[in-house]
Amino acid sequence: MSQAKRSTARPAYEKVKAYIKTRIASGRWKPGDPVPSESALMLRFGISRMTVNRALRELVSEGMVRRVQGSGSFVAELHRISSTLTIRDIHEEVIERGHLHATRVLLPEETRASAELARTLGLRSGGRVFHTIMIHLENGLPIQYEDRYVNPAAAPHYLETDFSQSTATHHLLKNAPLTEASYSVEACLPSAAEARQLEIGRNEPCLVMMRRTVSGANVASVARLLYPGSRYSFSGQFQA
Amino acid sequence: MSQAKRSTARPAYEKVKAYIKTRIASGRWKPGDPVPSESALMLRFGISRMTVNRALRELVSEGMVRRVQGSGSFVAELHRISSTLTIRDIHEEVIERGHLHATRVLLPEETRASAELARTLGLRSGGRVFHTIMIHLENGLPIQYEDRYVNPAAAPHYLETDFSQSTATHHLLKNAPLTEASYSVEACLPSAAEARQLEIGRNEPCLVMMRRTVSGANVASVARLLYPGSRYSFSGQFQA
DNA sequence: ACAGTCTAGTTGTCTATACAACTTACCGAT
DNA sequence: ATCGGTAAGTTGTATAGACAACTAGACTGT
Repeated sequence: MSQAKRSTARPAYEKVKAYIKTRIASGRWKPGDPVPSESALMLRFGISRMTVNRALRELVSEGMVRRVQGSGSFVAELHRISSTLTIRDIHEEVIERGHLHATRVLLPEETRASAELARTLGLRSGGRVFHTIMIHLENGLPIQYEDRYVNPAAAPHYLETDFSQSTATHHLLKNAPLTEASYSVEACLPSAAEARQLEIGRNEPCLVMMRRTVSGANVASVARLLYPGSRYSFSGQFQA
Repeated sequence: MSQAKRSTARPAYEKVKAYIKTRIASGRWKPGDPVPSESALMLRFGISRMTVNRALRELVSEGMVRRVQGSGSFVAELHRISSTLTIRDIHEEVIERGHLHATRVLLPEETRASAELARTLGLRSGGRVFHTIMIHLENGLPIQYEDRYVNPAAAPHYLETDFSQSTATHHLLKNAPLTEASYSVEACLPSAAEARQLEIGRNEPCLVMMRRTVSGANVASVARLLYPGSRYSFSGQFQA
């Protein structure tokens, strides 16, 4: 009975979504084609308009359908490949793989912002700024070189953190809730110091991610994250 | 009047969303804190429960709020930095920068799938498979080495495409609507042949993206995209 | 032939209500 | 003290109806 229930217990709006999705995925309804109107789907499924409306609204937010008030609903033209690159706390990521995470703290300091840094952090030139450098290890092997500047206005107690217990990302997410972030990923070769700390050759290519996070009115942090190409890769997936 | 209207015409569910969002963004409500219940918000805004419900459901899909049936709504713990890495047609990307895009086609061929390739494409070993290799140039400078295998079941006319006019991605998006995709990005050094085609040194690090796309029941295509680190980077942003 | 008007159809929003499913805390019986 | 039931509060889903905003085509008068 619980099984029978589970199969019929699928909400009505999910059934409508599935109906439309399969027809788009199979190519039977091509991009630009009209999707049945809300009233048509009402009749076909014998459900109320609000339920059909919810199904269609969710399909819009998933990028499968485009709607035009007064005109109709249509299969979205460019099934854009927009995959979400989820940037997570490296500690959790390592733990989730069932591995051991450790941090080697090279530098916690309070310093003065250079002109360029002040600009990207939204401070006045020469203002106080927190600076940390640490190495993250997975099962004893270095996988990330983290060089980070933090805005004291966004996280006044940043330097009091015990970074061997809690990561910088964790402290920031907890104390400076995220409102905006931007990043870029490139490939580069490590400097001599970076190669030594990551225990790799100077010829080994690395991924470098530059990340800037905003919390409320303040730029919270600017980080440069260096990953040895042989030990780390970003991956993600997209599900329609 | 149109202006006055526009300011008051903001839908009620948007007002509720804004109310909650600003309190989360400002840090007044911290991760884990409870969000007012639907009935509380009903009273506060003088609107019906369904409208409040819509606001909260949308906040969940945006990752700002977590809801537990029977218990309540809470500010999402890990304001996960899930930025969408939109993978676009490289032709459009170059054009949008106002630059010139050209393609150098090295190889269109029909071949037989190796055991491993057959496995990832979901074919039988030794089955027919399309294979193309091309170089994409931005203002005459190579920026991508594209090595792609395509499942004939998903795009039977793939090889008939004039790749100097239309990119592989474009043909596939048009003819094999996307239902699923996964990718990974790493750093590596180019092979001798790849370095020669990309007109870079063998010591120059590259970004390499492996991408696998699924259309309906078929794996449509597997691609290996190589970018010179000095000429290309992925970037994206996240907006709450 | 053209311009304006009307109308049917569509989506966007909102309401008041209802029941189901679940969680939590309290209370009483053992 | 522990167990179990109960009740209040919460979210999840669904309904029937309503009005507003907009579109596209048909129609009408010039």
